Amino acid sequence: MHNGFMNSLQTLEPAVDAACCAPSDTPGLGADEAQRRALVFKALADPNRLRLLSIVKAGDSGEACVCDLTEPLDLGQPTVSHHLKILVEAGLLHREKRGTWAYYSLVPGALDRTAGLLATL
Amino acid sequence: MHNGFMNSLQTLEPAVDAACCAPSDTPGLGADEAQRRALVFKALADPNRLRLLSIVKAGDSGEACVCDLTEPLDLGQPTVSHHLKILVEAGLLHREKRGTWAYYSLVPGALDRTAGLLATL
DNA sequence: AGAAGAAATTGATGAAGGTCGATATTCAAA
DNA sequence: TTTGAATATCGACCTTCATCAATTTCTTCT
Repeated sequence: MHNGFMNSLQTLEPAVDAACCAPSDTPGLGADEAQRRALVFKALADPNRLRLLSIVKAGDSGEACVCDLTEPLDLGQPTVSHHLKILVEAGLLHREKRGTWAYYSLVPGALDRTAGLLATL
Repeated sequence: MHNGFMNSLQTLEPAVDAACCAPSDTPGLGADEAQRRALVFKALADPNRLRLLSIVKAGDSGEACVCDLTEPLDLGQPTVSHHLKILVEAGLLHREKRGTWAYYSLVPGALDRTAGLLATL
């Protein structure tokens, strides 16, 4: 089971250079590339997820566990886990389980690469 | 009628500096700022809207009318108009009506400012 | 004024998304 | 092995959203 479309940011070739083979007569982004990029922006299109990224980034150690994130957002634990999963699948967060706790940290360069997606539209 | 929350990108002060008055004890982005930024990313969270931006940007004159955008996306005219409206309200596109046609163009610097929203999380 | 064309709006419909409660899983300690 | 704690998954509910067909608005041409 499970549709496998994780790590949306991993595939980071020039991408817009897909025009090398003229896959379609459409100018600009192809439908496939557009959908891949939209996945990343979809992950950013929620206030609570933006706050999650912000808190993780602001943390002293660069990481935070779910228990640290549940309270400041005033959300239930399942909801926070759900949001974190989306951010991980988008390639923005990294998850590392140590003992009973799960520590989330920013994927190095992920935000910069996402910003790059806008420059190469 | 009509809820008035347009031009999400117009309000571009330091923003994260809203922490000057300690509105809450929450670290990172405040709930209000997060929601404002999420509006912009919501506008980018659709493949067809990304393609619209791309086509407008790639255009020789830097602008495109609805009739030019309907065909390459394989969408109906009302749907394209709907997407364009969302992009305008997000502060990414500018609309100028000349005669019967409506010409859309990128708001100068809007994409760069959006990229900046990621850097200042 | 009337007709034609381009774009926006409206209303409806089906899909996707956010949230929660309950439950399952996983690991550590006793 | 059993207990407890932290996190993930599941199922359901409600909202938001993308899309289309039909209509309206606005402008230009005759």
